Amino acid sequence: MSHIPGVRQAQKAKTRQALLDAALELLEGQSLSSLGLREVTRAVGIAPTAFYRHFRSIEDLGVALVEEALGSLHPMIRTTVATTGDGEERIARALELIAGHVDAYPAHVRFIARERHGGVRSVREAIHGELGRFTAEVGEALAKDPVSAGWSEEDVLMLAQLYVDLMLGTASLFLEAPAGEARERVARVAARQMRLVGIGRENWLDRAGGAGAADGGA
Amino acid sequence: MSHIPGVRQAQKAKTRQALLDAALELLEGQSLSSLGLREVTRAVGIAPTAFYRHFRSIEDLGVALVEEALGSLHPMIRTTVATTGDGEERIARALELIAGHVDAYPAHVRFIARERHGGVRSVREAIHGELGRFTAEVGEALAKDPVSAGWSEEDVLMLAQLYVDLMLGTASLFLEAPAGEARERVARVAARQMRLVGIGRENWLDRAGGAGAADGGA
DNA sequence: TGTACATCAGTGAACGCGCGTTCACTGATGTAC
DNA sequence: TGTACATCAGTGAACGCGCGTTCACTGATGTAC
Repeated sequence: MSHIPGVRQAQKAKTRQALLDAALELLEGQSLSSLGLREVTRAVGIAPTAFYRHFRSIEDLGVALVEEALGSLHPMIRTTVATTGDGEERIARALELIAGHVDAYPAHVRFIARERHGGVRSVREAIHGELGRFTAEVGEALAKDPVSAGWSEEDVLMLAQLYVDLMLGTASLFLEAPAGEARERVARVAARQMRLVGIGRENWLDRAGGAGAADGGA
Repeated sequence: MSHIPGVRQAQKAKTRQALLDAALELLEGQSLSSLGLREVTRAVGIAPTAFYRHFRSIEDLGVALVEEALGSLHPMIRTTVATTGDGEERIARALELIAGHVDAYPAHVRFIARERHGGVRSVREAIHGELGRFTAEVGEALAKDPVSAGWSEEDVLMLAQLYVDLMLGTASLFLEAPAGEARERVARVAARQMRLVGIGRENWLDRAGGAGAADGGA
């Protein structure tokens, strides 16, 4: 019982997690680029200098937060794309999953929405990288659907990007509409947007041509 | 010549503008919530205390920046929605306008993208309010198009929101892809997304029913 | 036009405060024998 | 199992620095007569 080799290691992990949790909470009302090291350690109840045992800087902690926040998003997206049923059922189910995720991890959602275009380059890049992987995964799921027969890989990815942006945008709007009528309104609009994109998807090949669609670059 | 009643007033306006310009430039590498009053006055070359002759706080300056940044966006969106021609032409023209705007006012675009979900509530709310007005305006333009015959007002607005989000997202991507091949790639993807949304729009009534469409709330 | 007074954008000293980072340290946990 | 030494997460004092805000001020611009 007393011989587990990791008492010290476990305590360290616990403190590290406390730092991440405290930072996430403090970030509700500010951006990462103004979060202070002393502010975070004060919230945890340790000396400022102990921070350096876990992270080199607040920026470094921010990158760790990206992994944590998007790690929790990953299974949610997996479940969403794995949902079966017709279009309407899938849309309703996806919106329930998004709303549930926002309620379960509001600080994670806020952090990603805020820092995706935020002032800290390395964090922005970490988010961008992770979202790229999500988009690729959504794209793979979309490609398996018979509706995508004849689609170029590029077109599948542009559709995946559209869906990922829509999900993120909706999650962000849910944040500010915690419950009740306001949330219903957000859900209704999001459902219709997904429906419209779905209709565009179904009619894509009729209009945009086959594997080598027309170009319209700027 | 020497009797214009506003020499003092003109000088004040000039200093105020210098403060806005300096802040915008300093915000390239950080968020508003970490921008310092002394940092801004130092960049302008005036005493820190002079700041208070123009703004009550950095937050206040941020709200003024929202008006300036979205004020410059307004005519651009007006022109975009007023463009004539078929779908492909309109998409290409819209993307040219967006790219041109990003090149002309990169700091404005960055500011809006960053602070739209940023850490300063009043600024976030100011952006949200302005974007709501844009969306309404785009909605009015869309409603005039024969394609929108039979659409409910709610549906027109949800489509307008989709377009506004797409434009903003594309502008933000253009920022990080200043020119050349990278920008071409962003433009290609954005053009296809607009095309897909357009196809969804044209087929909306066939699938979603008439004025009282089906519901799919979460 | 000239004079006397009012306004007010910008100054500069001063303040108390919290910041990030350094350093030598302590004492519980881990390891070798 | 017991002992002697190594590791290292967390401490606490100290540092120099830039911050936002106050205050009484200066001197050019504006106004009244």
